[in-house]
This record gives sequence, structure tokens and C-alpha cells, in this order.
Amino acid sequence: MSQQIQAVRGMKDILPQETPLWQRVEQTLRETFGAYGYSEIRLPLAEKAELFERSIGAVTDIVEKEMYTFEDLNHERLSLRPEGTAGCVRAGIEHGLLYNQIQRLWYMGAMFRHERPQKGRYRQFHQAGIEALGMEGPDIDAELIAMTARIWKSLGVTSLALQINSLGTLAARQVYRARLVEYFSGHQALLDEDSQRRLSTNPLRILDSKNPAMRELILAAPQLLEHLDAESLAHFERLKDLLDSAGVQYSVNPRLVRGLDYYSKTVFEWVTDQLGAQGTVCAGGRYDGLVEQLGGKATPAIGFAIGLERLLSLVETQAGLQAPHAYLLVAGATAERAGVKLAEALRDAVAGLRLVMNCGGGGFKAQFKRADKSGARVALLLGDEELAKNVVGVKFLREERAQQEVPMDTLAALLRELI
RNA sequence: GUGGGCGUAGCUCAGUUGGUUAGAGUCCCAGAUUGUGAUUCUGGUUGUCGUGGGUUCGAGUCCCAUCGUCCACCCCA
Repeated sequence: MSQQIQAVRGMKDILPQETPLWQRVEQTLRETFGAYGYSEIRLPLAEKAELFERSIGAVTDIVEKEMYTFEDLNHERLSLRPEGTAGCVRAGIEHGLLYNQIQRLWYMGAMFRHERPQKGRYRQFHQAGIEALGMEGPDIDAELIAMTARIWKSLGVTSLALQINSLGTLAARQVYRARLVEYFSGHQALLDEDSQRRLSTNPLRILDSKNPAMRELILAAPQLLEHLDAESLAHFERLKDLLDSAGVQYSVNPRLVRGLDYYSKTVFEWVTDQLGAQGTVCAGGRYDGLVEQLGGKATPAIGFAIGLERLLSLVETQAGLQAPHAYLLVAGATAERAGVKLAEALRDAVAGLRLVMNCGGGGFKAQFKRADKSGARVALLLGDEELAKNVVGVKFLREERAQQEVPMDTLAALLRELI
């Protein structure tokens, strides 16, 4: 045996046992997105690296240390997408989708970040997200959040709690950011190592620190909500009002900030305590400045992304493998020849039939074992004897009844009743 | 990137202070029984003990390195 090749670290295979659950969740997402008037957009897995540098922010961890960036044969710097929003906005601008228009878009697929793998965190992971472009009012913010709440409900997920906050406009946030840096710089001795570093990279994230030793210092820090501009404040108040009206429970978390630079005004997260350290299942917010920043006409926008692996682990596993309706057993070379023909004829005749033909040989006994293991409802027996009489033996597995010598031309009718 | 736990049959795991040809269950295969399947019984296949070094008369067991994995930090969905 030669040396075996393993999957890339942090990139998992999704095995046949797991795919039914994925399909169920994906189906629910597609249906819900559609029910709110969103259309699917499919985007490339790779983009020019510059797209992410300009949107996510060149000094963020994602861009600095986590992107799969490489040069292709034309010496272009490309990156595997670490998230979906940048590509979506790029496509919208490129195809004129955003010019004086409203767009409701959704996407679903693999994202890539070179992080150390952990529970709920992989190097190739999957997100489903939506982007609502061209709408500036808080009504769309509320609708979006109501949509996420509906998704959890449809999937029977109850352990998620909603947190909301407002980051204000870019200008207001910059003022606040300066105040925050001033405050923390004045207490530099009390800052832990991580926060010292964040002071220059992303001071807002200090508010999010998990270190208990930092708690007092953070509580006494200037509050973001007190520095909001009047417009953002009114937007936020209205959003809360609309959420109340829509019956969506939430809590305001003034320390909720985002790691990506492009967010403004509304931000929200759905979090759970059941996933260890990676508790954020869905996060999003408004990014009114991004379209212009990427070279389009100024367009208000809001979106969110759901981490599918994280969501999946909260959905009760119940979707099993789809068992075949029938399993065709053949014994003998002649019967095998007739069996192939019969199987194809049955698939033509019975729409939606899941029919497995025995392959791999063995006598009827071995074939019965396989049929039973497959979970099939009935076994169809075709041996030389049956062939001579132009009939098929039908056995209902795990049931008392059996039907001997069914004529081949009436078999389709019998199978139709099983579907 | 930092820290800790763990790598023994396809899967779940035993393996005593280092001591002969490395084990169980499950799965798979064959046979017997059974109303050709499931149940029950009998038998059988499967491992470079993650990899590479080292210590030793002798290493699954001890040491070093490396890779993988899990969890936490960090980051984020």
C-alpha cells in the first residue's frame, strides 16, 4: 500500500449519513428566503484579494492572517472568499444591479479562513446569507431579523437568543473610537496583553473582551450608544419598536461590535451557549457605506450570514437516509440480464421510484441480507425459475405478507402503491 | 499564532511498575438453526500500536521531534 493522502486540515468531508440533515436545513433556508422575496445569486469562490482588503478592512485579522491568498499563473493576487458580502456587492455593482434599484439577494456556499480548527470553526465552512440592497429604513432591518427568527422556528431551534446594537454612522463611530482610545490609553497599565494590541488595531473589540480582569475597566468606558448621531439613534429606536411589534424578543448589548470594518448602524447576532466558544450562529448588520467604498453609487444595505455547521449542530438529528422502496434480487446470469432490463423498465414506469438492483453477486441469501440492510420495503426476486414463468417473487421485508409470482407487467402497479 | 488533552482493527475502546506470536465488542464474510431476511449458535478476515528518531537485552508502554485530532485562548459565522 502506498502512503495515503488525508483531507486538508480543517476541511471536512460531509458523509452520506450527514447529508440528509444538510439537505433539510438548506431546503428550509431556500424556502424561507424565497418567501420573503429574495432571489439566489451564485458567486465565484475566488476573488481578487484587493476586494476583501478594501471591504473587510486591511488591518482585520481575517485579511491579515486568515485568508487563503495566492498568485495565479497570470500573477494576479487571488483570495478564496472568507465571507459572502464582498463578492455579492462586487457582482451587484458590476452588473448594474444596484443602480437606482432595490435588490434582495441570497447565497449559500463554502467560505475559507485559515484558522486553527476548533468546535464550530473550520477552514472550509459554509454560510448562507442574504443581502438587502437599496433600502435605508429600519423596516428592512426588522424584516430581516424576523426572517431569521422564522428560520429557527421552522427548524425547531430554540436555544438562540438575539442581541442587537447600533454602531452609528461611520463618522460618529470614528469620534467614539477616538474617545475610546483616549480612555483606554489613560489606563494602559490595566489593559491585558490582547487589549494592548487591540488598542491600535480594533479598539472597539476591547469592549468584547472575555477577560474578567478587564470587566470593571470596560464597564466604566465611554458608551457607544451615548455617542450615536441623532439619525442612527432614531433608526435604532424605530428598529426596536418594529421588533416589538413583530413579536421578536431581543436584548440590547452595548458591547456588541463587529470584526469587519464595513458595518454601520444596526448590528445583530443570534447566539447560543450550547456550542462552546463559538456561540454565534448568525450575525449581520447594516453596511451603508460599502457599495460606494467598492466603487458603486452610494447605496444603503443590510445583510446577515448564518454559519451552517453551527446551525446544523443545533438542529435535532432526525432526517435519516432515504431507504429505497424496492430491492431487486437476481440469481443467475440469465436472470441478471433480464433484471437490468426490468429495473430500467420499472424506473420508466413508476415516477419517483427508488429501486436498487443487487450488484455484487451472491446467492439469494446474501442478497436478502443486503436488501434488508438497505431498509427497502420490498424485495423483488428474479431467478431462472421466475424468469421462465415471466413472473417476479415479491416479499415484503419485516412484514408477514408476501406475494408470490407477480406478473412482470403488473409489477409497476404494485410498486406505485409503495411510493 | 499561543496553551492543554488525545492518536492501538472500518467503527467504539482495553492493554497492569517496559517482558514472548497485540486483545474485546461491533462491522464484514462463511457455515448451522430459522418460514431463503432479522433473531440465536459456530468459525473466519482485518492492525508498519499516527510517523521518524532515541534509551534499553527488550518499547503499544519511557524520552525527543513531527504530523493529525479535540478543547480553550485569539478570531468569527
